[in-house]
Amino acid sequence: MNNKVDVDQLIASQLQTVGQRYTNNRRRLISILLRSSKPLSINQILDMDPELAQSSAYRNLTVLEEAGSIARIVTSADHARYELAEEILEHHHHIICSPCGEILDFRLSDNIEEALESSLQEIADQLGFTLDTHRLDLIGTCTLCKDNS
Amino acid sequence: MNNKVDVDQLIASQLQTVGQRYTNNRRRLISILLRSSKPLSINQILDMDPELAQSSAYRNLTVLEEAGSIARIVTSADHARYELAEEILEHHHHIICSPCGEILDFRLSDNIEEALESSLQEIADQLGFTLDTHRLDLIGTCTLCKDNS
DNA sequence: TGCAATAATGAGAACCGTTCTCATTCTTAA
DNA sequence: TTAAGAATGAGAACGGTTCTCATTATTGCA
Repeated sequence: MNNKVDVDQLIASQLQTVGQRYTNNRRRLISILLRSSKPLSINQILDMDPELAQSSAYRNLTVLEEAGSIARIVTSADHARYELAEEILEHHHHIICSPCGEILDFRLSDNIEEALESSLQEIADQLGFTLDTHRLDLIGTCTLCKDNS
Repeated sequence: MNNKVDVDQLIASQLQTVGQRYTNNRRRLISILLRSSKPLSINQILDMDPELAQSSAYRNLTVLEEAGSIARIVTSADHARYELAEEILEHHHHIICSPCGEILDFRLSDNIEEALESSLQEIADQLGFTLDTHRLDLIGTCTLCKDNS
């Protein structure tokens, strides 16, 4: 799923399913997210492609999120961040630097992830919830911010 | 730590540490959170005590958060939610209904929690992060929202 | 107790990330 | 080629939260 052609095809079909086109602007957003190894804020996205209009970027990020192609990550930082959906990036978690808002991805070992997931499913069943997904975030301070304090 | 007197003493000292007073308005906020079994939005808090002014409530929730007495939970729902800090409630996680934004607390079994934590510490070390805490959220749909759809 | 000095309060204004509006441009399908 | 519908982008509007500032309450000190 790290082949650009496959990703494009998947996103095209995801968009089609919700009655949306895979337009040039949406391709540019996907291309930026594909090139990044971490979730990006709207400003980081606009900096990487100054031709993008802010309002269109927001609208298209919302469309892509509704199509299930990207995920919006909301933290207490001022801006939301966006990354490709787990269907593309594979299931993973986030480590968040609270001083600067920077987010990195990480994965748990398979056995921990599996033990966790079956435990979570059990809990959701008990509470009568239908589970869509889970998210696990580490909150701390990155090396850079530690040095600057 | 579910004894109201102990909680009050802890919070008084937490506030004192950051140079803040345990005023009447702050006591009222804590009292509301103590009476709730789940995180509350600002509107739920104001509904439970209509004497509270919105601007003061926001300010005092921020003060209490800075003192480490309460935690603010930010999700993609429109309002943030607040609950007593883990020092008071004990470590726990959240199950979030994405249609309605409602949040319930839950706890993992000790052995899963411990395995998870040591795994997370290892990851943070590898990435050069100093870890403050972690959060684990289940995202899904509660019984009520399921029935109404 | 009385009296500054300082902190907290609350009504409303301001802020700012995000969403909406609408006139224009682009795509699509026949 | 053209008409209908979708996407675009500049700027206005929205709304949750934070800030301002005049007023009120509290504290420390004589």
